[in-house]
Amino acid sequence: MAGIKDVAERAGLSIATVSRALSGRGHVSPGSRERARAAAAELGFVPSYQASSLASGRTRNIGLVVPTVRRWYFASVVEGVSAALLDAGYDLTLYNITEGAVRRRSILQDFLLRKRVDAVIAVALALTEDEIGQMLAIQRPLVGIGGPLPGASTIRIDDHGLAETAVNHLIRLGHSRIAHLTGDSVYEQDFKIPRTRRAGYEQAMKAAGLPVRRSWVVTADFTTEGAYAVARDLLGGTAERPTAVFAASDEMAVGAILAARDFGFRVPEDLSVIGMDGHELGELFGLTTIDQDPRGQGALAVRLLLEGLDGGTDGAVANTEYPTRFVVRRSTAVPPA
Amino acid sequence: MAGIKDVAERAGLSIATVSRALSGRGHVSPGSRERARAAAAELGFVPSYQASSLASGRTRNIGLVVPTVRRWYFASVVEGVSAALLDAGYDLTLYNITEGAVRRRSILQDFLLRKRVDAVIAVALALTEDEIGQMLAIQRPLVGIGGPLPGASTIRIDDHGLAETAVNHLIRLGHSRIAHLTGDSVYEQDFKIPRTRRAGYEQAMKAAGLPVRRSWVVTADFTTEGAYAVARDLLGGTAERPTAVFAASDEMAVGAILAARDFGFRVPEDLSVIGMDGHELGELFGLTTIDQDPRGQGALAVRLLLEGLDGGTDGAVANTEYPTRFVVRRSTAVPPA
DNA sequence: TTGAATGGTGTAAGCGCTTTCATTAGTTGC
DNA sequence: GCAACTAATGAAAGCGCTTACACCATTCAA
Repeated sequence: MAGIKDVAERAGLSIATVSRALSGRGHVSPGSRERARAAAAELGFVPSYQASSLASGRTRNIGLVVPTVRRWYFASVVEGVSAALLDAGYDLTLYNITEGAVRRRSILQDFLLRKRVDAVIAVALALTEDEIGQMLAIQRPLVGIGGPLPGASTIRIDDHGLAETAVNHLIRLGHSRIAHLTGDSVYEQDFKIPRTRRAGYEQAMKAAGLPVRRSWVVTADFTTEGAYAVARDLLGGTAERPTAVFAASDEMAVGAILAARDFGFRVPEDLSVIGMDGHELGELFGLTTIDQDPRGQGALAVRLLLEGLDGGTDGAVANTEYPTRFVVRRSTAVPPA
Repeated sequence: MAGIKDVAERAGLSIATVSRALSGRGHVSPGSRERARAAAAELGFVPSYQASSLASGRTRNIGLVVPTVRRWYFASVVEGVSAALLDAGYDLTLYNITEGAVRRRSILQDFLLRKRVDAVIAVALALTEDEIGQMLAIQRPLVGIGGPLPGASTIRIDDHGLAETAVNHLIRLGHSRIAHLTGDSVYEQDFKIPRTRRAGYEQAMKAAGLPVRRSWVVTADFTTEGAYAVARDLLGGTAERPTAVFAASDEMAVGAILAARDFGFRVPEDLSVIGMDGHELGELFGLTTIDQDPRGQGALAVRLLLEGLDGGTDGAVANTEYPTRFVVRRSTAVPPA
């Protein structure tokens, strides 16, 4: 494996000049630069990350913490982040902390703190004050996507307001019996979004003078199959049925639509369904939803981070609200007579 | 940020002893070990990855290369790999090379070769001989999941044989008009699995003396919505319809089921559908499938890799066939009379 | 013309660890 | 009792880069 020393010898330059030529920092004459490049190419030289990180303090590596990659939203954010980082020549270290608290502590402490990353992106993660403090103390930029992160920069959508918008859409169509499909407690732990959307739902209902029935606020695990199961209970019982469902994610909305179909309910004639996210599958089901472009959010997070890293203007905590699109399709209509 | 030197001072030991105590390598008296640990804990010392990597040559970091994280199969592998690595105290660097060839070259060359990772796991990626050569030349273990990787260890399922099994299941039920939903050319590039499954389909058809109609072998992008669109064409035309569909993935099988439902075809009475993968959603649709547990495959890949890394028995190329389960549910039955 | 920038280069001092080697103390075998 | 080990430790030499500093050669403003 060729080292920078070999390149320097071959190019007839000092190690320092080669380093400057290849990294673009400092002054190097065009001729030297060319010779350094040529020598590096001939030898197949690629600088060692650990050596250059150790010497410079920059790792060109970003940590991405997600609760899972198996939900559309998270996978999309990961792809957005990944593509943006690749373009910028950064690596991505993925921390998938599905399994809860124990693992999570060790990740934050052992991994993120080990100076292995230049910055951290945390997706929909409710960190404790302590944890945020640790992150900030270490002088690494931290940006949160889709969740509050006091003290750090965030990119988020107005979950509360958008939930209200969704519910108001149903109310304006004439619905009053509106159920809500939200996340369950397992998710709540790391992940405050369902709670916020639910609050928006309740607020919109109350504002319209509509009752929030406990039995119409049902929880699932954010999967289609989980939502399907609870939607069957919701729609199949003998109790009074809702005429509309606001699901906290498109994947759950699809579960609700499938459950409705199973009972012979037509969507939207017998039941309106509205989701949230912008899942590609929504098109197939004609799902009315709020598109939040998580891929774009991931890309934006990277852009903000790298700007701060390169520009040195870190510490500038910014809370960016990411634009969303309200997509009206065929799954919402006036309630049955 | 406390360094090992601070720990050494506090513990009244030399740097060398602290390093040995904390890493577990070499001989250290129980007393010294305890003092080192205590001092490290008090100072919140965490060793620098780059420094220890540079000095030791070990990075405790594994590279994972996937074509996407937005398909269930890949996301599941990622979770399996991630969990296993976290348990082992390794980091995971994710290379999501969705965008094709250009990006891919730069990843392989600039990233993987930069000694940043101890080993690489490539999922369903058809690397060229050159690329594999580069990887092996660098003396880093390489394991492939779900695809051939000549010269490297692999974990795979018998895609060809399992496709035959799936088709034979349909044939034994009495089907002769069997369509196949496979991946399209965009995917084929990186990713040979669809081709292999298709070959298995054709082989089973031929073995049973059944014709393989070109118009019944349709391609989609491996998504549910993509499969739905082509399945509509397949089922909605005026041409003779198949009585069964073998989809190369569960996500596509679900698309086929939804398309069938749209036309009022019942599954399985009017159309049998069989998938492949073991997606959780399959249960909801009563989908007959072949469960290949990608999460487990990811975990196994890590185990094999770490064994080789720790044991030093690298170079041992092993081709492991991962066990699968044939799951018969409600989506397959005898063809309509 | 002179002092101050600025450009281009090399020397060498680290970055924060791991590990070899040397040294001393403690064990064991016969 | 002495050679031959093993255990425990520290000093110091790197690992392969980056960069502060020093130096000389230009260029430029005044």
